[in-house]
Amino acid sequence: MITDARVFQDEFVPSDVVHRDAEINYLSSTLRPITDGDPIEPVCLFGPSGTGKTCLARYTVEQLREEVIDLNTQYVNCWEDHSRFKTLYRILDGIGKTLNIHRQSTPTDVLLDRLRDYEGAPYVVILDEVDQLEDKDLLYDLRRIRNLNLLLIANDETELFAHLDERVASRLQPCTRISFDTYGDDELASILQDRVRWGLRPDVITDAQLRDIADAAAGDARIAIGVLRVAARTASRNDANAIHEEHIEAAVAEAKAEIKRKTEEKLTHHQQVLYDIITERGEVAPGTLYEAYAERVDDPKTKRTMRNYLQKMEHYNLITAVGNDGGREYHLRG
DNA sequence: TCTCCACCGGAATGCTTGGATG
DNA sequence: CATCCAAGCATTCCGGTGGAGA
Repeated sequence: MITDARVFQDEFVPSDVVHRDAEINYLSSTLRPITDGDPIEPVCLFGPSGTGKTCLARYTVEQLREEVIDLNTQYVNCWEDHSRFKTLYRILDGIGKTLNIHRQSTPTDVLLDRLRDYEGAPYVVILDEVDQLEDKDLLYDLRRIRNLNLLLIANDETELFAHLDERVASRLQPCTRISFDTYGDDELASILQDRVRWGLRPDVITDAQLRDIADAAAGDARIAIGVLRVAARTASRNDANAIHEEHIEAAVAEAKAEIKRKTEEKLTHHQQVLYDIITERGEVAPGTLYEAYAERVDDPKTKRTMRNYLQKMEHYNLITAVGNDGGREYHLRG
């Protein structure tokens, strides 16, 4: 049933990106000066998850590579490499300058100096999930490095800028912005059709079924493709010769559970307890939350630490805090 | 309107950790 | 092996803020 499993992976970048012509054209024309060796202002891609930001960025940069003989590129996911050190290390890695750098013996500023000394070919760095970067000042420093061209990806423009201090924000003001809207069901269904064409035997799934998947994914391409992957996998494990409704239903449930599990994996036990309490109650005031938490764990952390946890979970989009001081309540998200 | 209270979140401080180094 | 050191984590302290009630 599955002829090419790669096309269902999260990292897969298709050779042809559909439904984003305007964005691609705009992005490649913005990157155009690089082909002449000229630097560009940073480019910011904004939009909800699963709208093709990462995919399109990698695709366009890859296209650029085909045109420019001397070009270095690097993709950095700031969720995974969220500290200043790790991000810088990744960036240096892209130009092979990481020799003799160790966590202890090398202060982070040495990494920055080394990057400043870079004299080689134009360098394009994609910083994905840049809002997860802990030290936002790094953006300011990177911005000043010659030959370094930044492509920043984040969910929400206002939220990103709210977390930047004045100095960094004003440095990023002139950046080119490209916004991504959620996919419609039609677009999503046709994206799925392509994946089916590339990765599955013909006639194992109907267009109507693809629309069902698209509908369940609510505009998020990553979820849609994940559901398709799981449905195809279960169908082939059950030796079915086509994907049936029950495969899709199960896959939708599993995909949702998987997302929840993946985010929860990132939490410590204490954070999970807090998350559970909020899940159970739907919404809860700070005082009540702490009492419930302190009752459930053996050695509760302090209130201040709980606030740090909650802040982190809010940043991960697991919960939302409604209201500032006074009548604040924590809600579940998603 | 003033005061008290709960809570937020920044900063400083101390403890732990894990890899480098001699 | 013991030692060293920066990063990460939790805690303490504290100024600031909004809401409830005198």
